[in-house]
Amino acid sequence: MTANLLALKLQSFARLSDVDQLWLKEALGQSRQVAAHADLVDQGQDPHAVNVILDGWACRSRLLADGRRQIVALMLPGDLCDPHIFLLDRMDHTIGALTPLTVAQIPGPAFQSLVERSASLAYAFRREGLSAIAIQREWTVSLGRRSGIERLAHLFCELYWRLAAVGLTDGGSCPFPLTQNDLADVLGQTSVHINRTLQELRSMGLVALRGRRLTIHDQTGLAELAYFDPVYLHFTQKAGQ
Amino acid sequence: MTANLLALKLQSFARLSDVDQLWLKEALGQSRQVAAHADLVDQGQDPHAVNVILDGWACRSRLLADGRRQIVALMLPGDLCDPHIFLLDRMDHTIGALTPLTVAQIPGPAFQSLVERSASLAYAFRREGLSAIAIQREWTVSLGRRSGIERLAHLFCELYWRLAAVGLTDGGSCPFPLTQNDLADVLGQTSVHINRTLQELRSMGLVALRGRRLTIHDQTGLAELAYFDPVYLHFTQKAGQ
DNA sequence: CGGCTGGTTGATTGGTTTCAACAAGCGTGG
DNA sequence: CCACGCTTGTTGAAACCAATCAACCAGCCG
Repeated sequence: MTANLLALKLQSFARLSDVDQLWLKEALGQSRQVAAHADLVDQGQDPHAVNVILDGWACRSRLLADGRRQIVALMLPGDLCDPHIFLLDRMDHTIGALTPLTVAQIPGPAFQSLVERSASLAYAFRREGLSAIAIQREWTVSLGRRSGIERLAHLFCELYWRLAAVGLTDGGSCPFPLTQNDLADVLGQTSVHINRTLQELRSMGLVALRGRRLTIHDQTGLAELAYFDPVYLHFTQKAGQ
Repeated sequence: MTANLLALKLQSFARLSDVDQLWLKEALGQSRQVAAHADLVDQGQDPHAVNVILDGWACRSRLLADGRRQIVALMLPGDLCDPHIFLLDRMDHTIGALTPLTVAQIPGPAFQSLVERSASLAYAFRREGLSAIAIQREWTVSLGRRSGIERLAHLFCELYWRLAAVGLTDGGSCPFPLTQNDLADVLGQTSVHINRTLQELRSMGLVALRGRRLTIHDQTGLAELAYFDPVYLHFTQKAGQ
């Protein structure tokens, strides 16, 4: 089951045949465990391998010289930790585990033959990349033009949709392992202020966040508050049930 | 000369042979003019063509329902308006001309044969894309964690470096056609505040900005203030003078 | 039990927005 | 040619959102 998360995710972008899914499964190598707060990028790794998160949450983050930290991307189960990054001579940011992680790899050659054999897989992978970039753009919009409460609401919407695409939501609620400190580093604020904003969202009856689980009580209300329009995620296909 | 801007830019990413440069020049089709403030994306266009800016500045921007605007990317002479975007079913943002523009196109098939014939061109194009993404990440960092004056200083540094890569700087100064309103939409602030921040940078003796031209008086001072580290641009090759 | 991490609260400070007005530059039409 | 309108830049005062500093509490684990 867990190995199919990637197929599930890619099906948001293109219809995959049974053969596609079989090939995908075969291409996935051994999975490994990464401890929370550990760095995901060990130098010794195959630079052409594609890393896939099977379980847990990771992030891409940048640290300024004086200690300020900004998380620039969140990687959820089913997400790819784009490998192209390794092509760059020097890494300009860190990929770290926010929770304990299960990560699988598709070796470089296996990935190559995958996109050569299947046009729909190639298409899906490309679209996945475009979606990731679009998410990055939308974060820029949030940080630049959305108020504190709108940002938080928007992030909740986005993460809920992304988790829904891989079947990890359950009747309006989803796992949410981020601490308020993590949220602060995602949204460019302090954890103190995240705390107060969160309370406001709660008191408005829009969400609940307890025990590492997020529950959205009023989807449309939250989306309206956040100016959330899921178009940018470019999930065109319905995820298989 | 103008047609070589793209070659110049790509040489920041990979060494290009004379043949590469010749092929590149041949691949470039007719250039067209776009008026300032016009939309760059006309529906009737070849969705597989690669657009290259030969002259002028353009931007990618998102408009929120209530009128707030955020510029999520700036495209300078020599830059590609990534074509993959057109693969997406619905455009989630606008590409607009900030100044009058000269744009050339590489038709889809020509681009395809280009990257097939030359490994260095393929490499350069891929690196260019990675650089664009890294810039997007750095903007996220700026908006999230840099103060107003740091943001402005950082943007100045980035644009100066990017213009230098295509030979458009001249002894510490470069063209700078953005209005304070544009700057506000880039940096997520109001033009009023941009104005005051700008005055502070001026009074610190770091920059001058007059007549659509930016002059940086103290490069290292500006970079230190901004926590600017050009690594993220990934210009590994020196641009051929 | 103590120490740690993560969450909560209050008071104060400060960076930015907002609103409003005005000056300077520029193109256009009367 | 000047007047007019429009865009761009500039300034001031007030209001506001979010950061800062500083406690303190709850839960968890060794």
